Amino acid sequence: MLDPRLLRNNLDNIAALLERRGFKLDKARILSLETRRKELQVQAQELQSERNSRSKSIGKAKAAGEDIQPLLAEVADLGDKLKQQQEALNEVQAELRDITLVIPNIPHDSVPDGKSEDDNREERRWGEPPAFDFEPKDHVDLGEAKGLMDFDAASKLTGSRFVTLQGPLARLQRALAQFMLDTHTDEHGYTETYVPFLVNRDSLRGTGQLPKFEEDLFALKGEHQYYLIPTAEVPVTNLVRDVIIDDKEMPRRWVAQTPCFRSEAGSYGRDTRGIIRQHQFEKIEMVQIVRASDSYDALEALTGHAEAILQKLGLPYRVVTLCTGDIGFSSAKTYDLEVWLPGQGKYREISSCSNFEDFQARRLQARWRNPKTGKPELAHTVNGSGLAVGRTLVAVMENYQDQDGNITVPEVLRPYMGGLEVI
RNA sequence: GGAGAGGUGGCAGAGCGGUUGAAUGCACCGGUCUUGAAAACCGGCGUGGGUUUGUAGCCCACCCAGGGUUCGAAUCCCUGCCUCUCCGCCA
Repeated sequence: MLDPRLLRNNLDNIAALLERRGFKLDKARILSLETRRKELQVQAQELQSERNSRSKSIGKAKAAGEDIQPLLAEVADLGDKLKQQQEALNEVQAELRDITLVIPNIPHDSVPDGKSEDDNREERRWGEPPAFDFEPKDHVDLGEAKGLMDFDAASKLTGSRFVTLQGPLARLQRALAQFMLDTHTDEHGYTETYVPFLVNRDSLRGTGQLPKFEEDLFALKGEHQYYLIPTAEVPVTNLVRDVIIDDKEMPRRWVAQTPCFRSEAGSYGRDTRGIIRQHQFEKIEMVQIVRASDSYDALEALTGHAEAILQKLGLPYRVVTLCTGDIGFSSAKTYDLEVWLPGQGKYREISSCSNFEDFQARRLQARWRNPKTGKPELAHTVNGSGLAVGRTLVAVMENYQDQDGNITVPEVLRPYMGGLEVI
């Protein structure tokens, strides 16, 4: 959510900045609602003020044993007037809130203009795509040939976009997750955290999934309006909802492994083969709650933490800055890490690292107390995948395959695989 | 699942429907005293919003949340959420 005051006072400015990402702000509507809001709110508060002082004098008169009947008569219609005014105000405020809740974040200056992913800016590459002297297979062929990956079984159990893994491949996924968690906690200063996989609507509103992206979520039936988390970002970031963090506790750095559930509405026909796009996948998520002045440094550092995993695994990748047309709703700036997949012969997203500035924090009321002023200030939230485990599994399988369809276990994972060197 | 108790400021803990945004204690910040510290004493100490050029002033709201009764609600009523205790069940 953008600062309502900023929206009010710099409407033209904001509109221009949002236009960069292809969002058209309905300035006229906001302006008229805002004018009306101001008028109604001032009047409503004046009425409240009057009610308060009159009620007070009635109380005094009563205490003094005076006849309060005439006083009561004076305020007879005040309640109704107030109620009407209040209702009108509530309506306008609700309308304004509905509008502001679906306004995306303002892209950072350093974000390149563009319409689609084709306009993203490549920042750097690491590693060389492996040169095979045979035709490399994709992870589906590799996994199915060994009987370690079964899509038919999963679709029997549930439906499309699910998979079952067996034996060493299942263990390889677990190994990857543990390796990532250990690296982030031991080397990058994150605190491991375990969180619910079901969250309520308030949490989803806080991080920006609601109200706009309801169709992307799996919701539970029943008494509670609970949703399966689409990413650990939701429960982990919401840890600081309605919290004023002590300066000594800043910054907060959390890492969590969770399954993620996404309906993938609107992506029918895309990535239908393999486990690139599943309704359920494991992800390691890094979340940082930082001071406003530190968030862009934090974004660089966090992106580096995700890169470190790829480097340790020896997986070639590139880093791109998402352009204004491709950036997520809540994000001010996003780096995508794209790993080389020999099976597809291209780089594919394996991590997304974003600075949300105070966009989420404002919705969350996540603040820290600035010791210089003694006042609470909105924090900045920064997060990124470190990494998407399922896609990392794909990358390891495809990059470490040999002519016979065997997969060499990367050095750093062997301790997690009981010393196994080849699958 | 059954029975009961309760949710008030950072914490503890008062609060007859009226002048209570809220006593008191602790914690915290500033000051006096002291060689220094402690103690003692004095003062300060919530959050959000509106108005405004304004971090000045004024005003509004907030005692779990949402409704309601009333001229007036932390205090009464309803609903929800959460916590605790006991019994039952259970990974």
